[in-house]
Amino acid sequence: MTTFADLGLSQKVLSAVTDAGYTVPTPIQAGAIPPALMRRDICGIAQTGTGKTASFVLPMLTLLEKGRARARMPRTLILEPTRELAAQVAENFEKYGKNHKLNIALLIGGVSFEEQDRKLERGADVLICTPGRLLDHCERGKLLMTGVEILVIDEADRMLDMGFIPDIERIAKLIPFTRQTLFFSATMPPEIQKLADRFLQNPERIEVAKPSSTALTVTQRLIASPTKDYEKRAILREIIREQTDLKNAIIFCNRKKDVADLFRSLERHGFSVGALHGDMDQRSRTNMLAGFKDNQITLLVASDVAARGLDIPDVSHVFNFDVPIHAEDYVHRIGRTGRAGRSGAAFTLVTKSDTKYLDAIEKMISKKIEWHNGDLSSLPAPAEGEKDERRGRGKGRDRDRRPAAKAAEPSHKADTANVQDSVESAEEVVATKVDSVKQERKADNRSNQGNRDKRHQSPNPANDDHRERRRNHYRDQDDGPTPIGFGDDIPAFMLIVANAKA
DNA sequence: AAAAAAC
Repeated sequence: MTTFADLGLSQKVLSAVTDAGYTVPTPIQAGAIPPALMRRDICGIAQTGTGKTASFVLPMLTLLEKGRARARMPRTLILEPTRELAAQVAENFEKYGKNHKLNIALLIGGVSFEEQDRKLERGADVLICTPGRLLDHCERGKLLMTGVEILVIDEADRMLDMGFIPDIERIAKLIPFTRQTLFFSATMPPEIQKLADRFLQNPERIEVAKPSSTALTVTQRLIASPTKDYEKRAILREIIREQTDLKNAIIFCNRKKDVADLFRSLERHGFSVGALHGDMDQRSRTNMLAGFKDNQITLLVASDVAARGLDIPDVSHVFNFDVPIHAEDYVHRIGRTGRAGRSGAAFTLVTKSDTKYLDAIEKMISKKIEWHNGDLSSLPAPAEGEKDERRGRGKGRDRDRRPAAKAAEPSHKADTANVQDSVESAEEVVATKVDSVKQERKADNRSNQGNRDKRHQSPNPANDDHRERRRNHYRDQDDGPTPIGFGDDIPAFMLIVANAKA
């Protein structure tokens, strides 16, 4: 059997790997490390969770032992699609490079230039970057790329999705032709292959079997849900409370606004919860992720920024508050649980308008996902004046169903469940009242002292960026009329006005 | 119907 000791890595690297508790390399590591050490180009087709990161970090550390960095002339460069992934790769360098004295610089947006500049000035052995910030540094003349020996392009297919390829091309043009290039992608459609052909010279191609598209250790269930957000939130809370073995969970929403709304709602209901999406200031993003990783936060509400690549071991549950629009995102999302052979559970809220996307998902994973508590036909029919009425005109089907479902409603969950329901709503009223006091205080604090740090720590997605805040402000006001109450989301300002009047 | 990434 191949061990790390057989791959040609240096002693320093080997001892760090041993200290981290690893002896046997994963297939991508066994395949990529030897040719990488021989300065070959690599075309690695591997998904996250296959040990891909170490497959370039370890040989790079070994190769970097010869030579020294000069000011403003980095020796190696790694490109990542998101800030969190970049930070994660940096952590890997710290971990496996603990016996080295290398300068690692993390160049990502959303944080100040100062420290990054200092590190560049000192001479960086490894630059780990998101494309925008790297180009920014280049344009400011802080960076000479002529000394780069190794270029890593990670998550190439995702870079393509995100429209980063022109940036990548610009960056690659700045780096000498003689460089070594390590190229990784989860998939290799023709478009990515063409890209690889442009960037690579006679590459060693390593393809590892993609982990069976959805791990067998993940129990997947669908939850039939009404379409309104507050109804979905109520159902989600129910499902969360139902779980007896929930250690921690990521809750995915399709939109950033919904991440923010759901986060506030869960917080109000007393859950230990954090939020993560791309419009939050970087400090909150970092804090949230760290808090979740070391179990200070149980639930993390997130956009698809967290769907791929993030290494959070041991997530017990994934909840999809929304059915993802692209089927492959479903696979990535639920791949956050059931890792390393552990068991996991994935619940997806499905509304009537999601069936199209659900079909696509089931087709992609080539199996039907079981319903947890009855499928969509078990939902109570929408109340009078709902949009379905308009659509159902002339068909007669809706008209037939509504009275029946209505008649059934009082007896629906006639026994204990009914009692629980009223307890639940009473709880909510109390929670909302208590919260209104808290909200008021918070609002007071804010207007009185405008405490900057507080805002930073606030998980509220509002940014440092004033324009962004203003946009959010108007966006919130544009939400449209909500004729019958606010559900469980009474805006703080309403409560303040109400109290002032009283 | 989205999200991500520079200021």
